[in-house]
Amino acid sequence: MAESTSYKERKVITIGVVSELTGLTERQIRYYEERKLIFPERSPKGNRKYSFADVEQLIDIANKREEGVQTYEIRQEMIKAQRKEEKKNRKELLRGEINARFGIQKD
Amino acid sequence: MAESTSYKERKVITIGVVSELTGLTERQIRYYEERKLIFPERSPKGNRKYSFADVEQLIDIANKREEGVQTYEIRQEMIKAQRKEEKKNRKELLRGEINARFGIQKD
DNA sequence: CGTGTAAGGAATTCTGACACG
DNA sequence: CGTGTAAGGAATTCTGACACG
Repeated sequence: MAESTSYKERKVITIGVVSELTGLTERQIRYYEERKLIFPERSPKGNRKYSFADVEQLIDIANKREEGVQTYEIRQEMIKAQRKEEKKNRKELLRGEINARFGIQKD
Repeated sequence: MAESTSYKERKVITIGVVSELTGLTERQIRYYEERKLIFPERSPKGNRKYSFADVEQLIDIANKREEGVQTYEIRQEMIKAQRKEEKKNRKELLRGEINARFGIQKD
C-alpha cells in the first residue's frame, strides 16, 4: 500500500494527449513547465509524461491565464497552497504519533 | 455526471507506455486486440489509446497466457463474465424502476 | 497459434532559436 | 512575458508480411 500510486497520480499521458485534453498547445504546456507550474516525468528516452492530476492542474492554470493572471503569480499561489498543505500534514502526523503511544492500544 | 468518465476508464495511454506498464511487447498488445481481448480507442490520426482498466485487463491476459490459456479461451471467459455482468445490471435497473414508481416518493 | 522481426512511411516529440508585442 | 513558428533530428507508431514452430 506504498507500492502503487492512484490512477490520478500516475504519470502516463504524453504531451499530445494532454494537449487534446486541456485545449492548450504543446508550446504552452512546455512553457508552464519552464515556469515551474507543472512537473511531468520523463520516459527513458526523454518524452514527457503527465498524470490526470497534472491535466487538472493545467486546466486551472489555463483558467487563471484567461483571467490575466501571470505565471509568476500562479506559482506564488501554488507555493502558498503547498505550505498550507504541509502544515496540515504535519498536524496529522503528530496526532498519529500521539495515538500510537497513548491512544488505541494494540497488544 | 454523465459527462466525464473516471480516470480508470479514460483512454489516454499510448501503446509504448502500456508496454512498459504491462511488460508485454507492442506486438503482443496489438495481437490481443486482433483476437478481441482488448479494445483501445484511436486518436484522430490512428494511434491506439488505452485506459488503466485496459492495462489491468492486459495484465490478467498475460497471467493467463503464462498458464498456457489460449486467447480463444480467454475470450470465452470474458464473454461469460460479461453476460453475468449484464444480468446483474438488468436486475438493478428493474429494481430502480420499481422504486421510482412505488418506492421513495419525491414530490 | 502466438510472437519476432525487417520495411517503409507517417506522426510525435524534443531542443534551441528567432519573432512579436 | 507568453506564445507562435520553422528547423532538424530522434523516437514512436502504424500496417502488412514473412518466419517459425
